[in-house]
Amino acid sequence: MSAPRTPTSALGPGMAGREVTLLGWAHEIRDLGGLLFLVVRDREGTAQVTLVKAKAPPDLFASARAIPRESVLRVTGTVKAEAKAPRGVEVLPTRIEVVSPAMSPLPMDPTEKVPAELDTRLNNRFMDLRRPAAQALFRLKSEVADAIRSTLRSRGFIEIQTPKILAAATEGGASLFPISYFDREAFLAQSPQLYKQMMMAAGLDRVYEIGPIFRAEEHDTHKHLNEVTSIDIEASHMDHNDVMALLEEVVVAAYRRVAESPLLPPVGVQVKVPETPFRRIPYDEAIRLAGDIRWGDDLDTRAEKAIGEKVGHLYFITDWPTDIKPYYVMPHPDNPRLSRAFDLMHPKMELSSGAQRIHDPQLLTQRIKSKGLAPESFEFYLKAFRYGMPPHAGWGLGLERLVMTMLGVENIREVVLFPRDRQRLVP
RNA sequence: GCCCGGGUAGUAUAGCGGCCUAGUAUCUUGGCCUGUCGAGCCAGGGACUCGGGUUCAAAUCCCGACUCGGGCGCCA
Repeated sequence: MSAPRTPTSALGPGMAGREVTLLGWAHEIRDLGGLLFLVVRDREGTAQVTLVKAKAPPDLFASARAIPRESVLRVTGTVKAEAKAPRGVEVLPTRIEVVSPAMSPLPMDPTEKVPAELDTRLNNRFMDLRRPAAQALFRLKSEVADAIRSTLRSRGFIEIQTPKILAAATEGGASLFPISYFDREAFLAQSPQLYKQMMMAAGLDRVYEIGPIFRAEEHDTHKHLNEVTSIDIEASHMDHNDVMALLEEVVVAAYRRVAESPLLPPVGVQVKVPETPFRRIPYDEAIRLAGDIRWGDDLDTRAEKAIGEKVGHLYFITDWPTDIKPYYVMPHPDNPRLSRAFDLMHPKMELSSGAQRIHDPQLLTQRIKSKGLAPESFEFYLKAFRYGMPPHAGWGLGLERLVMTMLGVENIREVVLFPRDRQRLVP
């Protein structure tokens, strides 16, 4: 393990004469009889290892011929500048060690000569991710998360971790997964909502969390999963407009990072950084654009698509009817039927929703009751509002939806390593 | 959960009552081949999701189960 290692990306004609050690997989073996090409693949790319029968040691040539595809190899050899080789270099090996052989047949073909279906790929995810195009999605997802973290930290946000095991529902709405918690029943968190709000009472002022959320809905679509990653923020002394501006900043930072990334070419898409400010469309106008939505109803898939086609880029829907949003959203003081809640929409789907929150405990209790929920079960939460709760606002942004829409990926499963849906629990 | 359409070698597909001893590509095994980069050529290997039914005859038609995909619902 201590031997110096040369990533394939480091090879170039300028390295001619140097001895290198490549660690990677046997991507392809092309045997031309008197000449054999072994393509070694690592995370950064591929390199050609060339054996000439007349010149190489006979046992080395024979053993190279027999290497099963996708075996892990350690290849030591000399770099040679060669115009006929890919990227102008090849490695003439002195030693080829099969560190870990691959069985045959392979469950799928990482070289994509015969592309596998998504289902097959997910069943063999470890091998699917050997494909540069698949791996790039996750490396870009990492870039997106990092860009968002950097932006939030630069704005004074503190990263927190809230519990994922809860005693009861936090929001109502989406259904929860019950779990066994010693001798009691508990639930997996559908959102960090209540806890991030409590951190406003705690004086952390600005917090964010990037973590899993669990929804027990029996949905079965290209944009829903039962476990996804939520980017949640909450900020004291901000209103809905402040956090919408922050959301724009965060989303643009993510787009910019991806658009400039060298990891983008393997995905094969163009990414255009959206212009700010995003269009604000009040709910009343949105339902007119959608055509057939009654006032007070949520937007269905058809409505989202219809509006998305007309707008064509990222946009906000603002001023939602208070009754179709969660109990914690702040009603407009002058017109309480409408709220300071907003959704961030991509033309293809919703990405984020947020709001200024209610910080008055009386009003909050009343709203909980009017949703048919019992304030007693929210006592731990309401208590935080009675001893000095700053006004605050926040949002939750779906990481996978942001990444999939940005990269033009049609199925959310593509951007989750091991997706959890109605059917899939393994691997 | 509802509607529609599928399940054929490891992978991806053709065939849609008898011409199927199930075709093709890739893969794999063996052979030939000194510049491949989707290497090429020759020979071999490997499959009809499961359970019922219809029929002289089922990969093919019908029913059910499981499962995949598309649309919708629920939801973020």
